[in-house]
Amino acid sequence: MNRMTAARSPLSPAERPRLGLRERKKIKTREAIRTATYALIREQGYDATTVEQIAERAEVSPSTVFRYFPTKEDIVLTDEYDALIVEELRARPAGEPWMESMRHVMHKALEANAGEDPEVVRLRTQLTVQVPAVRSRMFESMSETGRLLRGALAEHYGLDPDALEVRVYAMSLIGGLMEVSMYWAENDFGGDLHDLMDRALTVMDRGLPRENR
Amino acid sequence: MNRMTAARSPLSPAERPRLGLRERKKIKTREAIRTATYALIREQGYDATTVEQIAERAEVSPSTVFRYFPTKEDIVLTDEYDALIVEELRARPAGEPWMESMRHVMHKALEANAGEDPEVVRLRTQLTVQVPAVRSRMFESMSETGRLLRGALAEHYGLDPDALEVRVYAMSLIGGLMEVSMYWAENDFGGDLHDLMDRALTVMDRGLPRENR
DNA sequence: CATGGAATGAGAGTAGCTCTCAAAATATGG
DNA sequence: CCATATTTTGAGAGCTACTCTCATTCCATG
Repeated sequence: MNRMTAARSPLSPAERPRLGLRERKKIKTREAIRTATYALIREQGYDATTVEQIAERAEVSPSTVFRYFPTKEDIVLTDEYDALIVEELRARPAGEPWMESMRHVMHKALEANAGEDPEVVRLRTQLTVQVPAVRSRMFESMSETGRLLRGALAEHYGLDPDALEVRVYAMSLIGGLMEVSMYWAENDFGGDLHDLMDRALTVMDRGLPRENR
Repeated sequence: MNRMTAARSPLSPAERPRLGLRERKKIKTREAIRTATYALIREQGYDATTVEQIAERAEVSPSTVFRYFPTKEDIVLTDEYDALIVEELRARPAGEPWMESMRHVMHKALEANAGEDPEVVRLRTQLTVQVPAVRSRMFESMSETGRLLRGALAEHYGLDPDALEVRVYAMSLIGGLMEVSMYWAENDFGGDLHDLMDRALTVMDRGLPRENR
């Protein structure tokens, strides 16, 4: 729960164990499970990979796998961007037009994304396109993101986060953004994600390119 | 499906077997499974209801249940609105602004919805809010709807259905519409769905109510 | 009424996931 | 450095959704 206790005290001279042995092991285990999973999926595909196999390769028991990840799908999906998004959004100047803020924030998120192993990012994205269970889980987490987003949005504009309009607006944004990643994967990860994102945001801001409406 | 066929003519002499006995039995079985499921869920909740119980009450074997519905979630989710939506959309005049068409079409869909048993509609919607598995399945089917929608949209405007902009626009619409149903359920099914839908479409068309942006 | 094809039931099997309990590892106080 | 408290782990039993196979029953058709 709180690792602060350990981090606070002197310790600076050696400063080696900023985290206790226990905590470090937990992180290692978590990563071992993840990498084992990615490797196995690359070798055999998602469905053919059982949790037992994952456990074996990660050198833990199946029980432990489920202790670290509630479901098999959760092993492949990271999703630590939500916090980042909200944080960055809050950091934007108050008067700034919403879509401008969104643009900045999404680019920040993409930069964070670029920090990860590209192979893994691609595999993960591909799985969200190909494997229904993974895609489902992703939708699920996107709808949580939607909730956060509408909170930020309401704050930004001083609106009620539970108002229909705010909710619809936020969720509609999420839907559009999700499609960007699908598009990217389905088109063999071609094109710059930053460009795609920009185009998507433009559409959602101003509607379809030209003509009618 | 359509129970109309059975209800319409009370066995007029000549045209008794418009459907063979086999077909009629299949329809009956399908409905028996559905009603058994709804009843059990109302009594015990979704998770507590097993497929075995459903089979027992519907007086079929568990195997048969899975022969009729690929997953437990599919038993509760109908979703035959997609076809209707696309069809109605195609029937709208060519020059009509897109959002206007959408408005008409969605209202048509709501009317069809009103034709169903309100109890069932509510239970189903409620499940999509409360039960993750059901919600997932619903997201899944919504993304299929998105695909249909972007086809219709592309046709309507003469655009490429696989273009990023079209895809994003369609999916963003879907996201917003989905949120309407969530909102409705979370607010105890209060308010007129037609109104809610109108407000949602307005937001997605013109952005948030007033001020900034 | 006989024959062919479809729907069903019975049963075995798999995999994801939960729960329990005892053993092992680690932190903490003396 | 040892004893004790706490946390983490492994082993295993158990449940349920879901798949597959095969024999049986049921309906259609000539």
